[in-house]
Amino acid sequence: MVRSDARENRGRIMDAARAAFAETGDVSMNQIAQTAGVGAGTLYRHFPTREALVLAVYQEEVERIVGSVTRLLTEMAPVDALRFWTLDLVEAMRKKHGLGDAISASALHKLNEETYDPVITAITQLLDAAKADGSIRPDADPGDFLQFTGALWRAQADGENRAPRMLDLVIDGLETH
Amino acid sequence: MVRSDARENRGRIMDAARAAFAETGDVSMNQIAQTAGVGAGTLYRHFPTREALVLAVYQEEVERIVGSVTRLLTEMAPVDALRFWTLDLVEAMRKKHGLGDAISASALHKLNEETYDPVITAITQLLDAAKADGSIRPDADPGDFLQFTGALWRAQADGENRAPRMLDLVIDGLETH
DNA sequence: ACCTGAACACCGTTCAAGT
DNA sequence: ACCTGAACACCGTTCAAGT
Repeated sequence: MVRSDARENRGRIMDAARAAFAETGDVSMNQIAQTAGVGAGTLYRHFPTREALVLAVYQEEVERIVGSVTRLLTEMAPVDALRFWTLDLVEAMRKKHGLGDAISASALHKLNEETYDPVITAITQLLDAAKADGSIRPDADPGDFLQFTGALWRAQADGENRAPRMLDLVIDGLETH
Repeated sequence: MVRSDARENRGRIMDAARAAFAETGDVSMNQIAQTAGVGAGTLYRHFPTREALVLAVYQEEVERIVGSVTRLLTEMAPVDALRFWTLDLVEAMRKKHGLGDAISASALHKLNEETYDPVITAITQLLDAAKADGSIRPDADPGDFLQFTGALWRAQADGENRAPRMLDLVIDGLETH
């Protein structure tokens, strides 16, 4: 039986952590607890370790992204859904790599492992819709696509963001036109 | 002008760090300083940061391995040199991944980046010798070879080490026989 | 059943004092 | 020119006391 204040605190901690990890990730546990407005012990009651907190935040993010596929496909044409969805994913990848110094190498590895399968499933779903639709070549491979987009998160240097343009290039190559 | 005690201390620090990082890597800077028999300040005079020390140790290791190629090629047949050398490299990879939790994700990334070129050069040198010798197929690719061996460092579970056997398999596939 | 926050052991790093 | 090691600010994590 979870008390309501416990669930509320968990939410506040997740919010604070999400905001904290958004760009750099070099934020201490005590800082996150303070921002969330809870004691350090509460933070550790919910997430027994720093790594657990980081993992929880990014698993939630991946779930959100992966879960949005079905809705996107009802709202727009498959190719547009693919484009929109991928930019969302690329942004999440950028955040993940922004963790950089603050996350241990093995924690990052675990993150990648637990993230791979659901992401591939989502890409497959999007590509299949676009193939059924006839807008994308039937031989387009989800793994290849992920590999390509994996390079896009770097493409956000000074000033403007080249990721959308590069993504257009990739998608254009996959289209039957 | 480097004082002789400074050079001696540097060597002692490197020795201590090499031993410390050999398996796990969760050793504090103060511990390393103590093992090396120097004050903490001396450690930081030589390596301004933890990351700098880790990098130095593994760059030295890579240099040693890469530098051994020429000598190996004069001492044994090219294919044997390739086999011997690769096992040495695999062992170094295992150590690197053993750092696991103790090294930051970005430091590990930097390590991989600074290590890639010299390693590929060494592999090329070995493969070229074995190709000239006629023992290995002329179309063998250094990048592919590195990719293959990159999987071998995991193959050292409980008891015995399967890496040599797996490597034999790879090399056998490359031989002209 | 859950929360608070002072406290703990330890970390990477610095710097005054020495030779 | 270099070394020592006590000290600093801070870290992740724990736990007695509260409600």
